[in-house]
Amino acid sequence: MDYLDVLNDEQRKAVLHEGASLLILAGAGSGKTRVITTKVAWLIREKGYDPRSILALTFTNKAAREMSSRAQGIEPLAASVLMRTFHSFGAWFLRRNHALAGLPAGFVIYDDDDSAALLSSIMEDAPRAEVKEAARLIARAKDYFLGPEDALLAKVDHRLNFRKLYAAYEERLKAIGNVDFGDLIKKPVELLRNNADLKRQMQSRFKCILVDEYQDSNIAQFELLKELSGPESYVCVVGDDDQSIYRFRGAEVRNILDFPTLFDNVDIIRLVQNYRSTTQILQLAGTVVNKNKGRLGKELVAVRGSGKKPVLSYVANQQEEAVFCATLIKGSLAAGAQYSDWAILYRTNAQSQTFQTLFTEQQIPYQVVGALRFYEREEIKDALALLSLLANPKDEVAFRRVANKPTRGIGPSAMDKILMSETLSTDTDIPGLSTKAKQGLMEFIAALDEGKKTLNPDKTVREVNAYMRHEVRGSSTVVRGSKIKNTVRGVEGLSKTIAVLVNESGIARYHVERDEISGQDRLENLQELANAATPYAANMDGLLEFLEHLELDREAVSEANNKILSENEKPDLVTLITLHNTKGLEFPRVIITGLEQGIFPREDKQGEDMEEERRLFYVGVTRAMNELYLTSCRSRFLYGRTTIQTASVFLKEAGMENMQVLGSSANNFSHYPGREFMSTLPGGGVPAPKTSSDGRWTTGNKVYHDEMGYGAVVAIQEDEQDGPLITVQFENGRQKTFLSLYQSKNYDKIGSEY
DNA sequence: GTCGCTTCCTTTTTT
DNA sequence: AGGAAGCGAC
Repeated sequence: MDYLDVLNDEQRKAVLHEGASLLILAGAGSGKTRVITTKVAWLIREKGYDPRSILALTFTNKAAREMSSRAQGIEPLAASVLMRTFHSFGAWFLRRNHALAGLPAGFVIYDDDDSAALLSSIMEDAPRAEVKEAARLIARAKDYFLGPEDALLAKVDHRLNFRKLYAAYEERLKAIGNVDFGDLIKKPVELLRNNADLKRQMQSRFKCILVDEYQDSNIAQFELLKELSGPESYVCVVGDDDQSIYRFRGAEVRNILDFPTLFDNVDIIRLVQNYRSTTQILQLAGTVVNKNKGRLGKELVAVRGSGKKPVLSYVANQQEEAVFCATLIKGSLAAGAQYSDWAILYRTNAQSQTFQTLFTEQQIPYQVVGALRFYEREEIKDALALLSLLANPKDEVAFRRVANKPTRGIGPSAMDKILMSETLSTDTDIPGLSTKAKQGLMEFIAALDEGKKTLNPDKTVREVNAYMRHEVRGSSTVVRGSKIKNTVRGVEGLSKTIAVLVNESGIARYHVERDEISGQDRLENLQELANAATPYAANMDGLLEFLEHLELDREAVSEANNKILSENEKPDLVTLITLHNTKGLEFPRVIITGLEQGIFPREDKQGEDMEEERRLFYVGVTRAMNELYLTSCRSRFLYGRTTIQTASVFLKEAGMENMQVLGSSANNFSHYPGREFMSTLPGGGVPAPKTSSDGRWTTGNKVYHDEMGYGAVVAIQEDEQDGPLITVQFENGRQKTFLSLYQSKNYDKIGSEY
């Protein structure tokens, strides 16, 4: 029983809890994963649960893998526990019950881009922004478990048109026979509701259901949990309302707040002892999140010592910000720290660029988590579209994408005509199709057929795929890049299929020829994709498994290849990561960058959204074990121009007493009413007033603008061509830069926008 | 139907 | 700054 000895009282209580339902409110760093994994082990070992009767749901693949490996570390039998993300579970479920769900066996999962592509073919010539917005709303509707007919759909969008559009989209998707992300949750719920047998079968299989990060579940996921759990089930959810950061994609905090009333006989256990961070870091985190109104309210108890005071550094711009980070990191090495002790956190992926450039220059090894847009690259999506067409020939999104690439005379009108006809086949006579288009279509179908020939028609079971994956990964059979630089090579398994498809269809050649330099890169990417497919069986099951894996776990490709490169040794790397992606992680030393209004928090955030932004800051801060640094830029190069930045409101909220300040802020704080507050700023206060070269403006001047209302001059820059540029902070929170020329004498008006 | 030039528009965060 | 869509020319 020694594995239970490492737990504190609360944790042990949670592990040993029995009954109907358990809600574990687990603060940051309170050993939540340890509790779940230990509980899984305990259920198997002490309570005699069949591992296959336990289902553990998470929100990220990383979390699922981590959970699985840690549980297996305690109890090897935990390998048979189904530990998956909600979406991956949904895919698993639909794959096994596709017939009941009215889906073809080879259904493919559409990502947001594919959904938008389908939608745009419905919305004819609507601007892309409109299409994307509509796609977003449909996804949101599915998050809330709302169909086109639902009365409550107005909650998502009240326009009558939206209902029609949503219905049309659903119809098309059904005709194609594919599903989107939202369907992976929504369809299983519908299936379970309409099929008592299936429901009974599922409820008797899963005797115990555990959900991690429950605060980020949406309504549809809640419904799924409800359907899966029967009167005999044991349901245990773990979460922290302070770490709810996915409202924007439909997460519903009420799920966790109301859990006790939504499930029967709920016991609540709180884990508040924080083992991760030093007291000073926790204090800063707590000070900020305390400003939120909509929270259960809990105080973390620090177990560790006081530690080092968090440091706030004002820097000139993002270059200096990167230099500051590099200097910190390099300096720490002498003191015995490693690169991997460090994580650099930012609000948006785009911010990682500056760090990457500088770190490469200074030879600081790093890894970028999450932003690897490998999967979103044009050539990769092209190759996957070809594969998708083998799995589901009716996939019109895929067809539109690649049928005329390279051009073979199938233009938009020909494309429509072809898609009007039922199946994708040469012997179908398509009315009104030009000879050229017909010829092109035959070529395209011939290429697909070549790909199909590489697939073994035998139905090989999944175990064989798993076996192959195990065998091949890390072996030397992987091709690194072909010598003849215009084709992709495939060695074994599914890699052959990809090689044949991209070569025969001309996609490989198309990309190579289109651009001499980037063409080679693209070819290498295609090669990498083929390499990643090597472990998968060359049959329909292997193909579906591969597509599903990529669709649901976007980092899969690069990870598979990284594993081969690095073998057993863990590389010593600095981590560059978005704040959202850090959930569940911890690092000895953390730098949260870009603490500026408009960046973090984003300018348009208010009310509930602002509270979420605050929670995101809380999540970031509580990742740090020993040292925490915050950086804020005075100016930033954004949207192709330099913008004067205002320090983040979070810096003020965190409390000056909770941090040590380096450098000084020349910034105004938009959320303060006047200049007087500037002297209260951390770091020293009012910069010396500056006057423009034409003598017309001095920082601090009050101004009035017809549209923007009242404001104050917060910065003056001199431009070689345009003369003085006056940056004004308005009371409405916006900031604008103007030319000096048009002001009137009494400073009541300012002129044309710069 | 295809190619190339111009304009305008963009940036959250993720399964 | 950089990419995508739109427009006009072959």
